[in-house]
Amino acid sequence: MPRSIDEIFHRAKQGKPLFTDRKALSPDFIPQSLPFRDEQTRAVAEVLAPVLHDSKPSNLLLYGKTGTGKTAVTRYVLGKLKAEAGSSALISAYVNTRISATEYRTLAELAKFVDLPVDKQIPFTGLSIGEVIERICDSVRASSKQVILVLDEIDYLVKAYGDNLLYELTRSGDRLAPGFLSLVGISNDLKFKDELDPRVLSSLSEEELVFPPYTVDELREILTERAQMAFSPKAASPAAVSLCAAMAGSEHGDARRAIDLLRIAGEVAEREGLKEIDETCIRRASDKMEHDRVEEAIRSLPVQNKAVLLAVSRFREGTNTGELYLSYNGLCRRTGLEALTQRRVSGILAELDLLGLIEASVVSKGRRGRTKRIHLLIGSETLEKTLSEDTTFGTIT
DNA sequence: CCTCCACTGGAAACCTAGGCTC
DNA sequence: GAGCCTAGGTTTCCAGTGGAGG
Repeated sequence: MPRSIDEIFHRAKQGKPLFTDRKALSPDFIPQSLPFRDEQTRAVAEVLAPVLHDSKPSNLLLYGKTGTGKTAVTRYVLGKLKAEAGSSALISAYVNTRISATEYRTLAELAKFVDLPVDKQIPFTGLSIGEVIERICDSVRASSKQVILVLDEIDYLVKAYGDNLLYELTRSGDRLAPGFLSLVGISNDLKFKDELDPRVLSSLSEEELVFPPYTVDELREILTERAQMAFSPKAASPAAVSLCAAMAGSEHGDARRAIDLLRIAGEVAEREGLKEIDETCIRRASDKMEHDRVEEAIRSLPVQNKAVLLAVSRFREGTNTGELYLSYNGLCRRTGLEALTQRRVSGILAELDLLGLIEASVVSKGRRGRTKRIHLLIGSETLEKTLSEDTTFGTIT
C-alpha cells in the first residue's frame, strides 16, 4: 500500500487521534493500583517493610508465568518504599538476568546501582567475579547502603551458571554490615528450585509468593481500565478489548502480551485512519507481534548462528546434521566466514531450537546412525530479508 | 537378538581479549 | 612492559546410543 507523505500527513491531521495517552499501554507503565494483585502487593510490602527501620528484609522469591504481574508488583512496591524511606541509603537495584546473560554482567549491572567510587568502577571485562563482588561489598559496607536487589528471570542465570553467584550473594552478610543486601528473585519456572543447593534455596526463599495467571475476565477488566486511559472515548469498544483479552490470555493469562496487543492494534488502526479498533486491526497486530519477535530474534544472533540458520533455510524439506554441516561449510567459503567444527554447529543448532527458530530433534535411523532432524520454523523470506541487513550475508541471500 | 552407523553431548583443553600488579 | 589473572567462546576428544537391517 504505497502512500504519499502528503497523504500520511493529511490523515494524521484530520480526525482526532485514537490515542490520548499512549504511555498507559507501554510495557513499563505502572498504574496507580494493580487490579487482582492486592494480596501479592501486600505480601511483598510486608516482607520489604523492615527496611524502613534499618533492618534487613528477608530474601524473597516470586513465581509465576510471564505476564502475571510479578515485575509490576515488585516495581510498584519498591517505588512506594523508596518514596516512604526518603533516604538515599536505600538502593533498589533491578537486573534482568536473561538480558544481562552472564554472571559477570549481572554483577556489573548491580554495580551501576551501587554507585562505586570512580577508581573502583567495573570494566566490561578483565576482573574476576570475586573481585567484582569485593568492590560491591566494600562500597555497600563503607556507606552502610541498604540494597534490595531484584533479580528478574533468575531461572536463566541458574540454568546457565548454576547457583554460585546466588550462594555468594546470600551469604555476604558479614562483609556488608552495617549495610545489607536483600534479594528478590523472580522466576517464570517453578522447577528451577531443583537446581539450587539446599543452603542457597533456604536462604533465598525465606519468603515465597506465587502469582497465579490472570483469568480472561480479569484480563478484560485490566485492559478496559488501561484502554480508558490510553484511548479517546469509543476508540476501543468493549468487543475489541474482549478480543484482545481472549487472544492474548487464552494460553496462560499473560497481561503483558494482552496490553501489547491492544497497543499495537491501536497503532494499526491509527495508521489506517480508522476511528476505532476493529477485529482486523487486532488480528494484524497479532501477526505483527509474532513477526517482530522473529525478526528481533534473528537480528540479535551472533554471526555464526546466523550462518547456520541461513544454511538450514536452504533445505525446504528439512535436513540432518551431516548434510547441513556440508552446506554450512560451503556458505562459509563463499562469505569468507571462518567455519566452526561440527561439534560447535551442533551446539548452535540446539541454541536455535531453544529460540524456536528451528526445530531440531534427535532421531535414530537404525543402521544409518543417529542425527538431528532439522527444519526451519519461520518464513524463509523473513529470514533472508532480515539477514540481508548483515554485511556478511548482504550479497549472498 | 546383535551390530554398527552417524551422530550426540559431556568434559576438558585451548584461545582471545581484556584488566591487574609490580 | 612482563607476567599474571578471568570470562566466554571454540576445539578436541571420546564414550554413549536408538533402532533398522541383518
